[in-house]
Amino acid sequence: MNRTGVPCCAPLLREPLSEDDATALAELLKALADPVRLRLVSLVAGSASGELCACDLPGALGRAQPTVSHHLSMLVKAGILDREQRGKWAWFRVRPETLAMLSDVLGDAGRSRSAEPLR
Amino acid sequence: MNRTGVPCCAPLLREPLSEDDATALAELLKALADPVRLRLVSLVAGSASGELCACDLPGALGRAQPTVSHHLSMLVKAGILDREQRGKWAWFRVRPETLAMLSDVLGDAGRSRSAEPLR
DNA sequence: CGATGGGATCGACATTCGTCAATATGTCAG
DNA sequence: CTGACATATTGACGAATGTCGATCCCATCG
Repeated sequence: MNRTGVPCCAPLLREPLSEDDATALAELLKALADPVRLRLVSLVAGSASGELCACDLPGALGRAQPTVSHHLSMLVKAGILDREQRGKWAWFRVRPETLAMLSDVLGDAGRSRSAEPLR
Repeated sequence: MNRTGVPCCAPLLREPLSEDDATALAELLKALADPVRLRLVSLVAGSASGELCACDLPGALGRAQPTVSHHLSMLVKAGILDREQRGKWAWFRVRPETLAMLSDVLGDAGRSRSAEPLR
């Protein structure tokens, strides 16, 4: 995992995926593999302005404020969300590269061996 | 989650992603969010014939046989791998639709709000 | 039939995770 | 500076997870 929290984009096939790459990818997937965090990303990504204030989220999710804060910082650390402090409030937006990279890695594996001649 | 283990393909945005959809998606992601299981998928997807015998996997992964068996059945239950029993041996191949669907869901969210006018 | 061996299941264990109440930190309004 | 409020951090607790040894199940081979 590099500085940005985005793993190095291993192709998930072609090579057996090194232990380090697997660990980095797993960490990123784990950051996303929770119902609350998925709804968090969905809410932020789907908002009209593309960003959301943390103040509305405990209500929208039915979770206590520390719980939401915990999930948010987890998503930021993984490079999935960006946090910006504006005065008293914290605003979040998705970092598109991270999810796009994930999509590429999985799309590759999903599409590869469908109708390919054996070597 | 339906019978095949594949969630209903919620778009991750547009709507806030219902609690049920979020739970289903999270379950699928959790099945993938482990280094050993990622290497498992990578090994199977990248194999020359597109399928792999379980007998080789404990050695390739450096994990005990019950551990590998546990991870394999987890991937099968999630709809990521298919198991076929051939005589004494169990063979596995990836189910491309599942990973492709995951890729679509994430690609959608990753690409949407990049250069869109604010409404 | 019994012996062999691949693979699943069970039981136990340490570790990680999701959650919230209590508290701390920080920022603005007066 | 003080009071009010938004967010982060801490501490605790139950639940889930990854791991492996021991064991069980079952298909094949003599």
